[in-house]
Amino acid sequence: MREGGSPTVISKQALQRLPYYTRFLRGLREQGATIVAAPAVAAALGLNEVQVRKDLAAMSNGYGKPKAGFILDELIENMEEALGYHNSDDAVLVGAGSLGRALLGYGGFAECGLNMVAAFDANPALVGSSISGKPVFPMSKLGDICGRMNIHIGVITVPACAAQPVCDELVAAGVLAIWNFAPTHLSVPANILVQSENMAASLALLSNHLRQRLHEDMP
Amino acid sequence: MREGGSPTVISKQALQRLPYYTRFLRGLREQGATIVAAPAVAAALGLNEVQVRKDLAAMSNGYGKPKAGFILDELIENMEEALGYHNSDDAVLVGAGSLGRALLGYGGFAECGLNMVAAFDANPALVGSSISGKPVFPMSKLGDICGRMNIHIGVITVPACAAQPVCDELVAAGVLAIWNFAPTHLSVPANILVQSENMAASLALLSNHLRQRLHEDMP
DNA sequence: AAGTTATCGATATTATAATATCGATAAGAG
DNA sequence: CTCTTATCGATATTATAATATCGATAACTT
Repeated sequence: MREGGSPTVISKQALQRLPYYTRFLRGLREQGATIVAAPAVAAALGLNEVQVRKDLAAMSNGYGKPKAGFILDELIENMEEALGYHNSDDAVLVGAGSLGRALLGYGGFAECGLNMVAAFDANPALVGSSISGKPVFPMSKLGDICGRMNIHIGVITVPACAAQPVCDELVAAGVLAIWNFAPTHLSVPANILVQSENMAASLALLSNHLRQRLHEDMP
Repeated sequence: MREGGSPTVISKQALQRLPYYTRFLRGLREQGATIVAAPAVAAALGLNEVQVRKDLAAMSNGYGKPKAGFILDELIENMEEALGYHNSDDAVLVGAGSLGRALLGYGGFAECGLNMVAAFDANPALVGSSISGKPVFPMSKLGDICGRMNIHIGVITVPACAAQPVCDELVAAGVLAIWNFAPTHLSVPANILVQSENMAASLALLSNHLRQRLHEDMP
């Protein structure tokens, strides 16, 4: 933020820390705090003090004050703005399987600025029903509905083998950002963003850690 | 891998690429291929050629052959080993809400070496039932069951406000690695790994990208 | 058999992010 | 009012990962 209102380029990594800061700072505010220092945040979230200070400074309108810290309200406001929590984006979900249904039913996305308006599925048995209040349409309607509703975000929760064709359809329908839960790589044009939710990759880290821990005990 | 059988330290990032390689290479093998070159993989997955070559080299027993590539079977075997797909780890899940149920019902974890054996929930109405064949126990049984079954992985799918206490209980019960789906930071002892599934962080990237795309069209 | 070429391994370079250091400054104590 | 101290901003350093470059080598072509 800072003065003029906009740039202060924020790094990808920092952007991903913002939700944690936001959550923690809101908690502080509820307890009546109005100012917060970087070291306190760092300790609470298990981060490096300098890193936190830089992140907070980037989200502060003016400057932090020595011996005191940063203004809470400013930080929270600017973080929410940077995270897009203020202007909510409409999205569609493709693949109303168990994971898709869970995501449709999760209320937490609303406060993150994501509003799922509809689902699509290839299974005729699901079409016409509604899940957590969201209507399920046939795949054939995807282009039409996305176009008319001006949808820019697509969520993919279909099996891996179906993911690429679905992705292509979403792109053709005008979607600019894709949240992919299928365990596969998706090829898209250069200006489209794919954010893959890497469950298998996460598991890889867990399993690897576990093996190392169990081995060091008895080598 | 390479000769002796073990080390070749693999970086965190590379480890997270392995599932994508594995999936793609299996596909090639099904089509009858026996050898694969780094540039082909790089093109298919949208990665840098040198990066892929280094990753594959680390997963190859001997060396790749110029003009040809790497032996498929070796790569797949070593990757599955590095990913822990061969020896499956038992895990418990805490929080049988909609996301928890979706994860319990997802069959794909088995082939990633994760075996969810039971769920725990604070809601008495759920206790005693079973979800996708997995029994739901009361929280009070957590320590006992984890200890007796020698569980080392815990999956947290409770609301954010309940996550830290649940995490503490899991650690006390001997869990060494935690897969956290609650949108909050978890504090743990140094030797415990927390892998947080960052939905809010992913959304932050999506929203950010979207804003930039929409702004550059009409600045 | 000789020449061409795609790929390899190794090393060097660059990019990105995390962390350490240090003088400056404002809050609070005495 | 002066002293102490926690925190700040800025700069420098280090860590990690991605990418570029180049000679060497094995497959294929002619």
